[in-house]
Amino acid sequence: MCHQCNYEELLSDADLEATPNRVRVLEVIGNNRFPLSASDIYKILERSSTINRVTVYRILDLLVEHDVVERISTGGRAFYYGLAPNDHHQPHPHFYCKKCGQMDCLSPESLIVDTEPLWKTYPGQIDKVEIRIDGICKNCEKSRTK
Amino acid sequence: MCHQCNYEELLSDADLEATPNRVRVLEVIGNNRFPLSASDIYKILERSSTINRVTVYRILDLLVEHDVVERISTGGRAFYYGLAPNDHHQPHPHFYCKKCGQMDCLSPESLIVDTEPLWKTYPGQIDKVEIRIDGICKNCEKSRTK
DNA sequence: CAGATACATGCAATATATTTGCATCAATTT
DNA sequence: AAATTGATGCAAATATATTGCATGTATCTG
Repeated sequence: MCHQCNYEELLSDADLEATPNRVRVLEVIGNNRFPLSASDIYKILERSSTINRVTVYRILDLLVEHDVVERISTGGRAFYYGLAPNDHHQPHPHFYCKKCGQMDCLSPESLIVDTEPLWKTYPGQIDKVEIRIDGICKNCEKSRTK
Repeated sequence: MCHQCNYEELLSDADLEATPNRVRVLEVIGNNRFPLSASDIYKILERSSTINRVTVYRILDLLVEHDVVERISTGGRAFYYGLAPNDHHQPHPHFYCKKCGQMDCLSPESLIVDTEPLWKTYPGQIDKVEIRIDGICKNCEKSRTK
């Protein structure tokens, strides 16, 4: 949940017009405590008013391209989307539960990573370092022993 | 390329019968310097003798389940497969080029990561920590300026 | 203001990666 | 040799994402 972000501002800062659908998509992502799949986002948006699945995909692509939103890979088939790191959001690792498919945000300090050596030595262009922990979340562990 | 691994041994150590197809799949993965997609593996196998795409998927699932092979997510749609960490192979990060889709293995020391704090504090079950660098590889960077 | 332009959106069709159901084959046991 | 078990193949289904094209809507230009 982000109380510091003004979504229309985030859009205009990224040189994107704040169309109603873009704001809606960004709100859903920003107001959620953990990343969501395109399909999750679509379903949530449909509840308030109709929107096309393709429009959601296109807006997501656009937001990712403009670094407003971050595309996160999972241990599963679909991508998940969360707010991209910005002044109010530090980059952080995620936990993916292979049972229920839920993805959690871990605190930036939960893992100590020094990427310095890599940035210095890698010969190509580095865009992003993604760290994902895979396993089974507390909830699913519990229900398994039932 | 792995010269220390005996693939049939790897299979039997994992309680898997060393069927010809399993050995073939494992050889392709083990003999390659970087991870491959299911489709890459299928194409390589087809060159020597016929095999069904589904068989490749099923063998991959089996090998992943038995921790012989590691399933690695990319910045793209398909999974890639590499030898799972074992006595001869330390866990290490990967680099994914978003232009050509090639995935490289980075040295285990290229990034300094301390996962201790996480293992101590995370309430669920942790199976694996995956670290992926996304960007553009040297080759693609070059050809871009042409 | 009318027409032109540029995007944003929707709909249908398509692509891609993977999975499932079921039949068959091959090896092993009885 | 029959029965059992697991490995493989083939066709179809599924999940996710993308494309092409038509339509709508806002803004610009004269």
